[in-house]
Amino acid sequence: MNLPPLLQSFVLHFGEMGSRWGINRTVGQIYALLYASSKPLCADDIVDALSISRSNVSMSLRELQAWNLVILKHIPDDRRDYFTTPDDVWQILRTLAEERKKREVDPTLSVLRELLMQTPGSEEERHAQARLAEMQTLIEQLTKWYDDVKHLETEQLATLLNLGAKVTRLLDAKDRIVSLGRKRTEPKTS
Amino acid sequence: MNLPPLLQSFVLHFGEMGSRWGINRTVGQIYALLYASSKPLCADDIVDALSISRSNVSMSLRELQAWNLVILKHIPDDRRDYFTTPDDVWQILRTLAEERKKREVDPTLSVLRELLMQTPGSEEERHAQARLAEMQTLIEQLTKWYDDVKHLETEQLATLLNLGAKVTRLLDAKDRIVSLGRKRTEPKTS
DNA sequence: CATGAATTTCAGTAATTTCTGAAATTCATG
DNA sequence: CATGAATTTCAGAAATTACTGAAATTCATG
Repeated sequence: MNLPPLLQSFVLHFGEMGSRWGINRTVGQIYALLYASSKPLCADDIVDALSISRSNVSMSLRELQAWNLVILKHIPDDRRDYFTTPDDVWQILRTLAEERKKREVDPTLSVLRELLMQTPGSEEERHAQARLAEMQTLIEQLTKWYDDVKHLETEQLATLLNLGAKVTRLLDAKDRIVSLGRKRTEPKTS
Repeated sequence: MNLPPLLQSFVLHFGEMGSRWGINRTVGQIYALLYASSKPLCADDIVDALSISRSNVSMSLRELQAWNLVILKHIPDDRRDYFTTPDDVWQILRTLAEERKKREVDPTLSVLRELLMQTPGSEEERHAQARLAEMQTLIEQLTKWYDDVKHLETEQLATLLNLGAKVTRLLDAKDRIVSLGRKRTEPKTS
């Protein structure tokens, strides 16, 4: 590995973290390298930087493309593909969330739905279904929230984050104000 | 594997998903089994249900305990440990979030902090630092939100989720109302 | 403090995943 | 449509991770 020490530490750390996810070490390292580099890199740049085989780079880039985590650039009069990451870290986060949902949450939801269609053949199965239903409800609430929030612009997202738990207090405040305005004419809304 | 078919499908799916995370197949299966079972199971119950070796069960349960994902129960006049999961799925989610933060986010933040202390030795390093700083800012915003929200009771959490993106609209509404009340006497607050 | 049921540890093996180099493919260019 | 630079594929090797059975340990009980 042939990199400035700061970059090398970053790349190695991401390699480690990568294997703690489903992503493998090399893929994590390549991503970190692309993320922190000031310009797009081609496959051979990566080979040189990380000292891994050309074919490994090829497969790992393919993987990163499948995750939509990487942007393809071209340089005039150069046939090779050059790769970068999006500039906006929030956009990266959105993509990550979307892809992980697709790979982890959606399949689980569809298994849960399928199993909840079945007629339980025993008391044990009946109980299991009740538990699966609880899990399904939780996941559906979370994905509903996610679908709602994922379209927000970066700035609105930041607002929402900064608000955090204060939202519940804010909600109370608004209820009070609104019900004052209504002068107790209507029953409470959902 | 010796289980009612519904339970078996669930357990197998969780095994698959497990390996897509950092968690291994067996650990995922055991967790699913404990989650869906109507009563606590001891190690030998798990051996029978999943057809894996006693020692593997022992190590996997140890792993689940390290993740705080499992509750230990005892049965009178029985020396063996029995295991379950919490009843409340929200509590499970909280624990998962906490543990993943501890293992994935915190170490990354500390690496970022350390690398941002260093004096860049080149233009390339200077650029890398700028990128790491962006990542650090993002992660810190997210963890600040998380720290804020993690204490919420299940019901409040549900309220917050149901609100979703509407929060930003709500915020606008509140601002309007409040500034009306103030009758344009004060400059805007943060 | 000896017994033995229950559990854990651990060295070796099995299974899986990752990585490589060689061969095959792609595709712009003359 | 031949050439060759660039890339991809893929079978096997290397590395890592998961699993097992045997031995060691733990600990309530007599």
